[in-house]
Amino acid sequence: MNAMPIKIKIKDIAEKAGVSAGTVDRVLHNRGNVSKETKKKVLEILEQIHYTPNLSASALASKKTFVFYSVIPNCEPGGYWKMVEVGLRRAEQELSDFKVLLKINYFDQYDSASFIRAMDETLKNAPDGILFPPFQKQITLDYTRQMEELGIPYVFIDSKIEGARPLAYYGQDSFQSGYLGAKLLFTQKPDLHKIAVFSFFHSGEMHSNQVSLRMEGFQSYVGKFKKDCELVRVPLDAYEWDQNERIMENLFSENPDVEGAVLFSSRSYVIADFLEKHHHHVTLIGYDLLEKNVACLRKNTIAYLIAQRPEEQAYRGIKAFSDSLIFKKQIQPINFAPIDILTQENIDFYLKF
Amino acid sequence: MNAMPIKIKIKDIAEKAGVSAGTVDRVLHNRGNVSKETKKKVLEILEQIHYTPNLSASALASKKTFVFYSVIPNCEPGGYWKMVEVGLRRAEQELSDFKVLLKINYFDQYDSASFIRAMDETLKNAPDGILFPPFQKQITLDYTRQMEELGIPYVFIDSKIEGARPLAYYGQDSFQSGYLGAKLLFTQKPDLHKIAVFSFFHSGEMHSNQVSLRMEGFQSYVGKFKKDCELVRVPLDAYEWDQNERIMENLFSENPDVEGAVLFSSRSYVIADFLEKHHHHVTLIGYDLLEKNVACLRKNTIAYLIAQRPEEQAYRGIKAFSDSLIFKKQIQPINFAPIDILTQENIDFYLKF
DNA sequence: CTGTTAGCGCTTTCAT
DNA sequence: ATGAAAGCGCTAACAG
Repeated sequence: MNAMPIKIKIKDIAEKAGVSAGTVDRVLHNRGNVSKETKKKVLEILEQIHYTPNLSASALASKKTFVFYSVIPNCEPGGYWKMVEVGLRRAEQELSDFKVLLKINYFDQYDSASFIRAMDETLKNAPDGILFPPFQKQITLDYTRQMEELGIPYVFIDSKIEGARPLAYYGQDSFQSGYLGAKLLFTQKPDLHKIAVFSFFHSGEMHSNQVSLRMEGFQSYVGKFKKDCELVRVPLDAYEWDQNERIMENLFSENPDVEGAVLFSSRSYVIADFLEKHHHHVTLIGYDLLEKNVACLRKNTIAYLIAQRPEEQAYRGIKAFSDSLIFKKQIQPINFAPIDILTQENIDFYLKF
Repeated sequence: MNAMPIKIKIKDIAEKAGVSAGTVDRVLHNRGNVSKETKKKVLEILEQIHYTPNLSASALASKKTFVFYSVIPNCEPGGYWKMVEVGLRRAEQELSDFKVLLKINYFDQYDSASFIRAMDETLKNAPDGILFPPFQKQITLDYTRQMEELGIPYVFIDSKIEGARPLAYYGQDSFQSGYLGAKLLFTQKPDLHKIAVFSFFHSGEMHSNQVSLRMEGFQSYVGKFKKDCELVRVPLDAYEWDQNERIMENLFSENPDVEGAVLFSSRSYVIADFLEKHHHHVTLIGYDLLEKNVACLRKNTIAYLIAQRPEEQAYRGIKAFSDSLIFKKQIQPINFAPIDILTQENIDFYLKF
């Protein structure tokens, strides 16, 4: 009585077409060695009935193994890229019975030479797919061109660049996340008329598309609804901390009326810790769920964190390869991650689910 | 060079133990008919090596089919339970190669007799698992006791009740979502001193645990941080719309200083549409992503929507059964869904991902 | 109690 | 160009 609806199998198709299972398989996978007529006959039957292959059987019988590579920045524990790595590994785990292997090559995100090394190393292995964040536009475009020639599909995560043809993109709409950051800040403090906009620089730093787009979004909101509000840019050096402390002190003594602050890259806890000591009346908006950022959110030294599910992006990125290559599914090319709003009150549930 | 790491299989274990594959299979699945000694020997080897069964092969060979049932309220298009259904179907789809079947029995959430009918009907089929929202505590407890006697595992979604032993629970922490609702409302309007708290009643309506817990959370926030703020309860009838309009008019003429409003059940759009016409200065907080609520959010007649990923809850609920029964995984019993904050600015990305 | 055996549905090799 | 047949790792029925 609880009978499974009978699933149609290759053998059924073969019988209807008056051919053998092998032949059906050949047309299903375009493996050639089939005459025009038989192919047409099989295709016709395939049109009529709705065949869905048994993935278990397919995986079990298949000899082909897939090797996907991911090229990402070194992941410090608790850092942004660690979360990406978690998502990658989860995808690998889930696909392990489909003979999928994932290898990760790391680079230093402040050193483009290391990015190049990692990409070269990756390409040498002729993988079945490469997932990476497109860091420097020109360098990336060199590689995407190579991959296209080699027929290696690639997926962008984190941000995307024009002029490439990735299989898919998974990342945030950075402009909109900046826009939302502004909205949240003004919701908390509608009369704000001076905001400190922090940013980290470093001599060799690779250009982050993400950060400048968020800035644009933020400015767009201010230009639209809060024209009178002034944005004070505060460039800090990623490594010279003593100097930064001085810069920030100067900022606040020269602008005692700054009551809002934002940083578009992920290490907001640095700003939060400073503000906590000296200027705790300043409302700070931060991005990304670093462990240290979360601690600040809990203490309320960061008012809102805007997050983008890096783990999920990475997971889906790898699944895009398997869906496309193994399961022959159509892939949605542009996939914007949700822009999550985290506060003291909802952070725990977000992290645990 | 890209060789798969060799996966250990049953045959390997059998050889090491000096028994046959069949015997290993028997101990792996506790199917009896194995002597104490051989069982011990096999178990020892299993301790030493890390065996992960090939799920594809297992699924392919297994004759057992699983039938899970879900008992949920009738789903109107665009309604809350429709989203639950989507999650259920997605899980079924994904498990289809594992011979998993999902059946859904519906009931009228305003009629407990229909709930009882649906549950009875479900139990008659002796399913391998039942997923449902525990509506009326006493009725539900009758059924959970029956299921426990029959050895049928069950999963709660949406809310949970004490005194039952579900395999797992997937739902929101309702108290905290009410608490967050208050916080968001006051963030927008810190000086609020009168808030309209709407609620829907109906004669035969089944008691919603969810709604009262949200109310408690909301009150808790107010009691903690905004003691002077008054909450005006506004009970509305789920079906008598003309009457409701009058009630609301009265409310606002008697309390012109109400500038904030909240409804803890899902049809906030009803309130929003009313406010839009006559009192658009009132800030409204709503719950759950009904299509109509989303339309209001886009128009800004709802300031914030608080959402709980019903689709994901349902999906994971079904997966809990398969993980436990088929893949022999340990199941986390309590799973609170994230409490998502949605605004005009981030709703699109949330819906699309 | 235990080993052997016959598939599950599909892929792939080997004849033809 | 095609069919037949072996086998992927596991389960389950069958002998003993």
